[in-house]
Amino acid sequence: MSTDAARDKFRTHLSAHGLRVTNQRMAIFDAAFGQTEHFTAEDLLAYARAIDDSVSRATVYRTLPHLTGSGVLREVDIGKNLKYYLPNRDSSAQVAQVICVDCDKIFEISAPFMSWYGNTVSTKLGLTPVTQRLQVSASCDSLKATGVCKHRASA
Amino acid sequence: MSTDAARDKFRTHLSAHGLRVTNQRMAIFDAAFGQTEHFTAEDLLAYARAIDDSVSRATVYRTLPHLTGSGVLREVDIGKNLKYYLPNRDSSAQVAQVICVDCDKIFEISAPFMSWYGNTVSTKLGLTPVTQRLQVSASCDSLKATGVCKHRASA
DNA sequence: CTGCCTGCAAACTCTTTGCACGAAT
DNA sequence: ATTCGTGCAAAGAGTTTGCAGGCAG
Repeated sequence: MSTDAARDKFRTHLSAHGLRVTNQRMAIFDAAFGQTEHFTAEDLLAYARAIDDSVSRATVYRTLPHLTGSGVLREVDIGKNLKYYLPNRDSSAQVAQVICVDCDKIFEISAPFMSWYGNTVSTKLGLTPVTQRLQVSASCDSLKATGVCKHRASA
Repeated sequence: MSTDAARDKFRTHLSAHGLRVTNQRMAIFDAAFGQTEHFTAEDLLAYARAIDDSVSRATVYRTLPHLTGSGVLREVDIGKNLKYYLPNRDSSAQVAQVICVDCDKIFEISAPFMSWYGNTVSTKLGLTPVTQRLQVSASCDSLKATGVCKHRASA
């Protein structure tokens, strides 16, 4: 999904829900969708302020649900009392996360058959799958061997 | 794993790490291992106080890492800024969680081939798997059909 | 003009920590 | 006796919310 298409998608989502298209919300969108790595709410505040310095922490937190709700951002919870976000450029793909326990870097890998579980669930428990998460925490081989974690790049 | 075996395992873990076997720690162990459903740290405080009312919140939080570290308890993070715990009666099984988004009940289902991902990770990224999580959020069919979520039981 | 949106700061939830007392070895 | 463990309360991190003024529609 291109940035322009995503921006339209977000704008449409806002309008459709009777929400206004404000400068702050669009600055937050631009800041978020411009990222290539996972980021936190606090990171996003800094990015958005670089575009529009009137953006406040509260507005970032109030806008994030609209960004995820419109499918423009994906929320990634890796069990650290801290949520991460990522532009949802390819919304159809089933992905899993691999988290390096040494450098905290998050990798995304494809997880093609994850939906098999959804089907199992629906038949066995009388539930309809909504979302699925598959995550692997792993330690860095190169760190153990050479003392340097070669995955460490962004953070 | 029987309760007695688990209690020994916990005691051994404490001793092996130069930690003392105190009344409070054992009360917390008994309270935790006696549960059949998922519980939070706050729940555990209440359960433990029913056994030994001198147990404090701080001690519960300080003891939980030892309970999970010894393999007696499993920590389950379902992305709610709140950690859940469960007695680890069958530590060898790979399990996934199914969380009902309507009643918040957590089901555990077996996930036999989850380790396949671990192998994929190690070869592709130069990482060694430490832990894996697979979770499915799902909505309740009976709630939608009859207005009552028949899964709602404990919490 | 109207009412949603905003920034600010305080409140909130869950968890961690400093301190002096108390108990296990 | 030592040393670690404990309860208490305050601090901490991340997030949410009440309020008075501001801007989109």
